[in-house]
Amino acid sequence: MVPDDDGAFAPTTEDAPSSSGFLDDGKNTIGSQLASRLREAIISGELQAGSKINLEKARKTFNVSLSPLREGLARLISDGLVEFEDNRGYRVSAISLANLEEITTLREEFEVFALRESMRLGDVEWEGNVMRALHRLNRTERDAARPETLERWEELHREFHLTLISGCGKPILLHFCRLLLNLNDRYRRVFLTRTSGDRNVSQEHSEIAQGAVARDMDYSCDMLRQHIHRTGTNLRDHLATKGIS
Amino acid sequence: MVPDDDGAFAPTTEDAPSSSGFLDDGKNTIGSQLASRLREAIISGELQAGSKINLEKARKTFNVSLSPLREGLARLISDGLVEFEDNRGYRVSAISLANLEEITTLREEFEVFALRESMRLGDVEWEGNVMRALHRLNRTERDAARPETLERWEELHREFHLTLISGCGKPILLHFCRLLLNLNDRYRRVFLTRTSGDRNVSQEHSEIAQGAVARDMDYSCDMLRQHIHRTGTNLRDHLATKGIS
DNA sequence: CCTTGACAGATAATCGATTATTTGGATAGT
DNA sequence: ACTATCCAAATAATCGATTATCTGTCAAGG
Repeated sequence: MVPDDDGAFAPTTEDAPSSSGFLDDGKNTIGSQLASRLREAIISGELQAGSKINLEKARKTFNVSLSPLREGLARLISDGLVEFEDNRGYRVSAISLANLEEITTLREEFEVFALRESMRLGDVEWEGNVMRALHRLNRTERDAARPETLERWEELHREFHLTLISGCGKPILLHFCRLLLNLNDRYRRVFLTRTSGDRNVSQEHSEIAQGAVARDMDYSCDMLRQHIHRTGTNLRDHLATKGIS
Repeated sequence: MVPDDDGAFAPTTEDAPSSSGFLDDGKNTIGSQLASRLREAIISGELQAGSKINLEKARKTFNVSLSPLREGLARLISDGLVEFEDNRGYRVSAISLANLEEITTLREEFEVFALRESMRLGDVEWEGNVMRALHRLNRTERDAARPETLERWEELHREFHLTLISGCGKPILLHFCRLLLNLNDRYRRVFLTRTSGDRNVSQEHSEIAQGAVARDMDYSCDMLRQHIHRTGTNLRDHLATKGIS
């Protein structure tokens, strides 16, 4: 119990907006690896929303012992993708219309706030990171026929949005936004394999990013809000189609 | 992996704004009990901010095995009170001026938004809960000489703030606010044993609550914002006094 | 004098087995 | 039929021991 250094929610392993991006590098322990694998399984829809996670089955499936399994699941709880109850075990967080709408609302509220703060506080390096993330995203094709392109695109899309707000200098806020993005991405991965025809998402991203580096707060924030809102509306329709309330 | 029911971040154990309040009832497993004990130890300052948590020592101190200890610590990570790194173990989240300022800023943003939503959506039961929480809080004395009164007051204070925003119908938002409140309470517990002389906190709470049930959005939100801001400023001064940057 | 590498002690991660709790179904009583 | 109670199987929680990893120290080499 010796005092040391570091700050709450300070950029740890996964948080550092290092040059190469946000996606975790050091998957050291079995627990960490499991967390990643489970996260992917949930976000991709492989593990059905709302389903109970049987520890014994999972243990066999992943060929690990209970301890690291619990370790991994514990992290997904922090991510909001898994829920837990004493003596009842773990289950994949359910999806619902209300949940999606809350996620959308909170993203509009907080991601936009974080963007504004980034524009206020971000330095030139932040600007550069934004432009790079934009470029990489727009250069990546999204072909519904090839799942690996979808995954790649999702990864870059996530990184773009996180980079946009990475200049805000508020680790806790970034943590919250990352969480909301996680939750949101699951809906998109499961329900939206291609963009609705009446949108030009690349252009939307460009407008947001250009506005951001130009420090045109009202414009860029408004674009981002609309971008998030449209995605929400889109997803809502798809949920309705599949009869999810 | 059988699908079932329930919603993401839906009011589970600790979330339910039931009649008796927010403070957890069912401390079933050793892991849960540990989480509570550790949380209290951290928020009260007993476990020094920034200090490393030696698993072996902790195991002996609490007289438990590793598994539930990790379980408990995992939950505190969700609460933002503990940090973790692969193969490096756990440590109590550090405190800093920047961290405090972020917490204050985000509370002003999030908690005020949640209050506005509560006023927009809350029903009569919510109003009743607010008035009850206010009454209980204002009837409880806070005597710096008797620590148990401080703890009790903190508990009721926390409950008052959570009740205020409990009508917003947004479980994830509530989760975020609870987290921020946790983090904030640690600063107050550690640095502020009594109210600064120039404030009448009871009256501030009354004004917020009265405005809330009267659905006077602008007034109530403004009062809450000021309330949070004053507390932040106050804490900042105390931190500065103790040479924390 | 500084750097590098190897060792030992400390600490974290994982495992397999054991214990506790819950759940669903069968049975007895109303 | 309906409810309550008790059992057994399923599942979660915990433990103690083992294995893997890290950290600091010290010696050899530059």
